[in-house]
Amino acid sequence: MEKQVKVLLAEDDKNLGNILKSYLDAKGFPTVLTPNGKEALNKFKHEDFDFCILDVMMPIMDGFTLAKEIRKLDKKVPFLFLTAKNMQEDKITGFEVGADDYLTKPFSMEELLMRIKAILRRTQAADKKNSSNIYKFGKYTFDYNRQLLMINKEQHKLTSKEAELLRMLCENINDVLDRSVALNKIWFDDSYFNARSMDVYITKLRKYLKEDPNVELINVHGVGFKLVVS
Amino acid sequence: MEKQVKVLLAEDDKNLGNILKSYLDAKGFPTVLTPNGKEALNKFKHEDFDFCILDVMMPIMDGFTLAKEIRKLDKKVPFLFLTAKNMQEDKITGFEVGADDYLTKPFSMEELLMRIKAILRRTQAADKKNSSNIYKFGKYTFDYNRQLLMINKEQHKLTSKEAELLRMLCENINDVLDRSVALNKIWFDDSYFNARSMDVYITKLRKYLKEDPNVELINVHGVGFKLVVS
DNA sequence: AACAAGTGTTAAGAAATGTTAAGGTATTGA
DNA sequence: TCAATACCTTAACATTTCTTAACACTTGTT
Repeated sequence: MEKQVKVLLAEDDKNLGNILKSYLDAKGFPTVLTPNGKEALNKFKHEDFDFCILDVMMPIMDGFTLAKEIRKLDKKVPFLFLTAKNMQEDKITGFEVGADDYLTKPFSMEELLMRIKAILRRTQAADKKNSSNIYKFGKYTFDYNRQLLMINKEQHKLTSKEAELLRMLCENINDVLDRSVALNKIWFDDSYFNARSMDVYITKLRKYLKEDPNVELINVHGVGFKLVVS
Repeated sequence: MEKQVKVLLAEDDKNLGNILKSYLDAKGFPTVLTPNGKEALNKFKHEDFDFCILDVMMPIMDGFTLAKEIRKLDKKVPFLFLTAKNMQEDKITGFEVGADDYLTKPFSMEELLMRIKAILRRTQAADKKNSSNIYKFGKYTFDYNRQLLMINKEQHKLTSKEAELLRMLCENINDVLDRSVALNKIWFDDSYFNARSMDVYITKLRKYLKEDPNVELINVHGVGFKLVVS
């Protein structure tokens, strides 16, 4: 389900570069290695990357300049800089491109991997926040953020619980949503009374959804419910 | 001119904890020491901290779980984890929470201090970029520092409480802002009457925000409010 | 068929929220 | 100093949301 993350690695030290590439490849991050900034920029222009690891000191074009150029092409892609031990901390932090992190040589591969994951978590979480959360099924459009269910330009306001439940059903459209899963997520506890409460909400949702006969909210006895669209 | 940096230190080893606290206090980082995760979380709810140093292995609530809970309350505060030497590298995927760094015991106090400063430089540099404290959403521009809400070149002056609340909502835009979190931060106490007072402010903000139909301030029953922009 | 457990539905009541206005308190300016 | 003002809290009442109870019906089992 997770999107593949492609890494661009700019490192002039062939030995280190190859080691890193092998390691990242093996860890599920397909990596393209380039020996200098100019080539890296060229690669970036012709291929999609989701992450950049840039050595600061490289011939022809250094890592910072490279980052600036890449930033012109892509406003979002994260940067992780590799710096020499003797480099001043302020030179890096003062840098304007928006470095997401940096690592001082020498470093362990595990540390590199962790930092990559940490950055991805941050940036992807930020992406998720801005996702519209709009679901379409049958004649309906459901806006989770605004808690609105729309059909034929008619808008119906949903309550928080209605919206939560409908969203979980939408996430599992045409597939069973487990009772206990929904209860634990929305009610934080799958007790008898909460289960009955959930049933009440199912009834409510069915009422709202009966405008389109192709949409059905059916029960799977002893398991849960599924939102079916035919 | 620099803002005071308050540190929350969660460390169950009383001896180490006290040494660190004295050291950090002396170095200009007023530190609150708590012996376990649960107490730490409690402190965090009732006091403002700018930095968290969390021991990973603690009774009652471990450092990672604690970090997750704190992250729910504060999307930005930096974490530095203290880990035992024998801990598996991959276990430190507590980086999933968005750890900014980690330190393996034993470590020197100087090293701790350097890491703290390094992280602060990064995060404060990032903050500075956004520190104009100007938020834009829908047709609105909200200047927190000047307590001004602007739309179509019209300016509306906000009171301090209005501004505080709107800022917290903006920090969590399209996401729920917990009632209790807002109350503890703005009213310093989440009692019944303060909650009612907050409701009054929500009504006021809604009035100011009704110029743009794409902006909505909706309630999540029993949880809090979210500022939604579509 | 008989039974238990699970579900469908409606309605009543409790809790939370929406809103307006009145009451305090501190601040400001004449 | 006094009054005007702005700000915040508290009160009061309206409305919404959620839970619980009640009873009918369905499903699966023996």
